[in-house]
Amino acid sequence: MDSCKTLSALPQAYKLFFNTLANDSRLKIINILRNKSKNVSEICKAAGFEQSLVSHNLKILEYHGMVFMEKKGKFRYYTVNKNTIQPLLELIDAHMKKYCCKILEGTR
Amino acid sequence: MDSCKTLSALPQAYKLFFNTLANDSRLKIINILRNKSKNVSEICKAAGFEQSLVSHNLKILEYHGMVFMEKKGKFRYYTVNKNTIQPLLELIDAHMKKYCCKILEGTR
DNA sequence: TAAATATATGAACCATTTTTCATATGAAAA
DNA sequence: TTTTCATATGAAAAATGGTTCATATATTTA
Repeated sequence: MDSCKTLSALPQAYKLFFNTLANDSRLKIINILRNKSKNVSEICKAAGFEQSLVSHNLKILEYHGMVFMEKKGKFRYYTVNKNTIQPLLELIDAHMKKYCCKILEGTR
Repeated sequence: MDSCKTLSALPQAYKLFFNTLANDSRLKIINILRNKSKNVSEICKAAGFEQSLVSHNLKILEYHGMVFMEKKGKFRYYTVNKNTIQPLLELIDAHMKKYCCKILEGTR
């Protein structure tokens, strides 16, 4: 029996999932959206990113089910997927409390 | 107040965390180790990877606290971090049930 | 202590991803 | 119905990361 059917069956999907989060721009966007929905211009301003960069990355996040989009007139509001992203970040917060120092060591 | 102190304070650490998992070789190794500890040669055989590739990737996984290493004579046994990796994969399993098809669509 | 086995590591090459730039689309306002 | 504002997108340039190859280290066995 395989105790890990999903990962072994769908390695590519798992890779894409993690890859989507392995990016400073997208993590910053997720963090900005964590509290409330925002439209593209608001995200640009909050992040200090140019609009094209934000749109490209929102597309990737949406594609992977990590944010949802809703049109309102000429604006597009984005919301984070609270079912996945919220508990995921909490899990990693806990991991970071233990291993963060070691991890950041390698970036110097 | 920042409801997401950890991510906003340590974006680089979070990026590195996800980047560590955004890799086919490392995901395969994690999956192989999910049930029981194995030494490098055993992992090579199970994965069908060459030794150098396995060692490089084990180093990265260990560095980020995702696997632990224990020396036994000339062998080195690696164990997956069950506190983080296990619940993490379960969370993503659930996410995949909903969004997997859409995600994989983009790879064709 | 020489040979064999197990594992680690540095550097180079290759591949993928990100960002930027220019431009297109679409909705609202003038 | 032209202009303006909001957002998306394609392609190219720039940055990043992965795998391989050759070799080093460490432990055991002969």
